[in-house]
Amino acid sequence: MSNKAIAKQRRALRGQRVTAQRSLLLDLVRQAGRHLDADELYRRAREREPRLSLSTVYRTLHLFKNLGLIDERHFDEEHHHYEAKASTEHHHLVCLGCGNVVEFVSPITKQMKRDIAREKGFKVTGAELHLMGYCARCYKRP
Amino acid sequence: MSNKAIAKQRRALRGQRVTAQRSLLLDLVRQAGRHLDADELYRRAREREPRLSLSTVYRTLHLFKNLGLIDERHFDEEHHHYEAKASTEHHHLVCLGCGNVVEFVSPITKQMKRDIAREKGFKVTGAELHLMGYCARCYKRP
DNA sequence: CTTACTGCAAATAGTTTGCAAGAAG
DNA sequence: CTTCTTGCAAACTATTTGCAGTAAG
Repeated sequence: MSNKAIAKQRRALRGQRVTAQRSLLLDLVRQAGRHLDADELYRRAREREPRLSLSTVYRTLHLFKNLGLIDERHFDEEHHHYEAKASTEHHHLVCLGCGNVVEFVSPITKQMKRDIAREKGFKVTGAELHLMGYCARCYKRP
Repeated sequence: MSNKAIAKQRRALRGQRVTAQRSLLLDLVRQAGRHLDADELYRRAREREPRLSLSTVYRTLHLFKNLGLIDERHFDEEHHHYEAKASTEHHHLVCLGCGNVVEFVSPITKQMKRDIAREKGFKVTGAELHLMGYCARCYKRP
């Protein structure tokens, strides 16, 4: 890896040690076009570093979450999904048929956050909106 | 229990057998002012029926969910929460400090659902919106 | 009576932790 | 060198399942 890339990761990890495992996992999460769960990330990571353990994946995901590098999503399943922190707030549309997840942006949530914050006396720091339904294909053949 | 109440439950359970366990659990979910997880429901149920098992709680929650009697919520935790199906769609505001959950209604989601459905070709059947943040008390003393 | 439902114990899935060995700084 | 991180195995938590007994219809 280039010196520049290492320096960039060092910045992202803010003082935490830059290990081969953390570098790899951060790259994979950022490159992944979609939401990964721990196991999927583990499988991808082992293609490049077969000795990497699942515990390390979990520990590293916690670390990234605490550093604010990734977001944790709670879909309709038993486990969490993660994605690299997005530059713009976006939300998710989940197909109950095929499980596919589509992202979308909506300016409406900003206004809603403001309204609710005032109404309930909350300091709102984040929003997670899931719309559930059926994509065009699954809707036709139920 | 009155005949009327039993008839009402028979209707809710739509052909499934009306057992003492199901009656009790349905009552408890409906009476609970807040969102219960399986274990909390189990503890409450055992006060009245000490022999009731946790497996029955899980099996019954699945049943209720399939019958559309309850909604399943996915908060920032490892397990699900359940609440009796609400007459009006409402959403949740979660305090990251004390874990308290406040419900709110917002007409905005209706419009958003329509827009997104058209834009992405989805048939949207449900929405789950969580706002995360800090309540007035937790915000003052972080 | 027949078949669905339950309790129990054992199995499973996802995640966490203790500890000795290894690597970052 | 010192301290943080890792891999491994074992522990743990939430949930599911097999099965024989029990009860609803």
